[in-house]
Amino acid sequence: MKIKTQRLNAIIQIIANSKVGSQEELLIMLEKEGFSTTQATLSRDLKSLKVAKQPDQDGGYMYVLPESGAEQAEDDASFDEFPLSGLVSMEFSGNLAVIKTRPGFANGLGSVIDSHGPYEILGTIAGDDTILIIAREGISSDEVVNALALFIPGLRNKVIRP
Amino acid sequence: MKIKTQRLNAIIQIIANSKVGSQEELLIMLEKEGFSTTQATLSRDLKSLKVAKQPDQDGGYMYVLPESGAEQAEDDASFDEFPLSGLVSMEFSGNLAVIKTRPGFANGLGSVIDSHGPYEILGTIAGDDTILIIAREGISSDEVVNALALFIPGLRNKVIRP
DNA sequence: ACCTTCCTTGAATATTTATTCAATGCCTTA
DNA sequence: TAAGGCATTGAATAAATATTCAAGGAAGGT
Repeated sequence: MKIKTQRLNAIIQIIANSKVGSQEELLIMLEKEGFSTTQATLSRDLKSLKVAKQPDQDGGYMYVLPESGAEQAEDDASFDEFPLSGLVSMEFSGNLAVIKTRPGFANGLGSVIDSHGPYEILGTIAGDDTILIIAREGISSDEVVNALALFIPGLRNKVIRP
Repeated sequence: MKIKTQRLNAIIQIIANSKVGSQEELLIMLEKEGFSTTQATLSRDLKSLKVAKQPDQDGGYMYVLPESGAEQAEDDASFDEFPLSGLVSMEFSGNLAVIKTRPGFANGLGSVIDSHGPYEILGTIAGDDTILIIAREGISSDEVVNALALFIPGLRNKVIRP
């Protein structure tokens, strides 16, 4: 797994789970997780993740993931854009997919996937904030996304491509 | 009417109707509308309006209004069909509220509520499919709903009134 | 191997945004 | 009326963020 992808993931996790007010702050948190980088890179990372900086209730600022902050200004109400809680990211490795959720959501979302039981998916295992999805042999990552997107609105926006 | 209020309104209109990439840009647009001010004031205005700066699709940045269109999105039918947050219902009894979720979702949704920590809510306890919400004294059920609806799309549709 | 080309990055810098500070005007109350 | 307290603002500045530029590294081709 590429270091950049790991870092992007860590950034998503950090922003999803705690309040970050500046890139310097994020830098420090990433250091604690073992990522060493610079503000310049964070600026680029946040841009590519479409993370927005928003005034908060306490007179400060906080970074928000594109789902919960505001909807993208696509004039047509594409149902992919609905801000839904829980889903954080989805990534692939071979015929495996890993979905990251907000803490506590993995089981709920996992059972939703199980109950739909798409053909493309052999099975799932859910922890607290992570769901492992085992795809059937010969099924591409695109096909997995398509199958899940049928009943998980907003999923496509969360897929991180290598 | 106060000049500041007029200006704030104009800012909202401009951001709602066109793409603004920087405060300098906004400054120019406001000049055209007859408002003369400085970047310092815009920074304060945007902060008070909770306007966020978000990376856009074209490699630039744009300001977005907070939770604009949240109500529009809410009455879309697909929300009821795909309750990804697991939300099932919400009911009140005195200063308590009980949220029912699909199995496994209560903890996730509960921690979302906790992390937002709205003033109106004293605390929450989550089981597997039930969240108990304790409201602050003197807070009405409507106020609780309003506070939660800020970050739980579709909540209003799930509230069961006596 | 060598040479591209593309991707990623840090340092420095440019740009943008937030805040400090002082000044002004507008209330209210004495 | 005067005096005190807010609210608002612009200029200057501080702070934060974005981009430029050059350098390394990986992947692929010859």
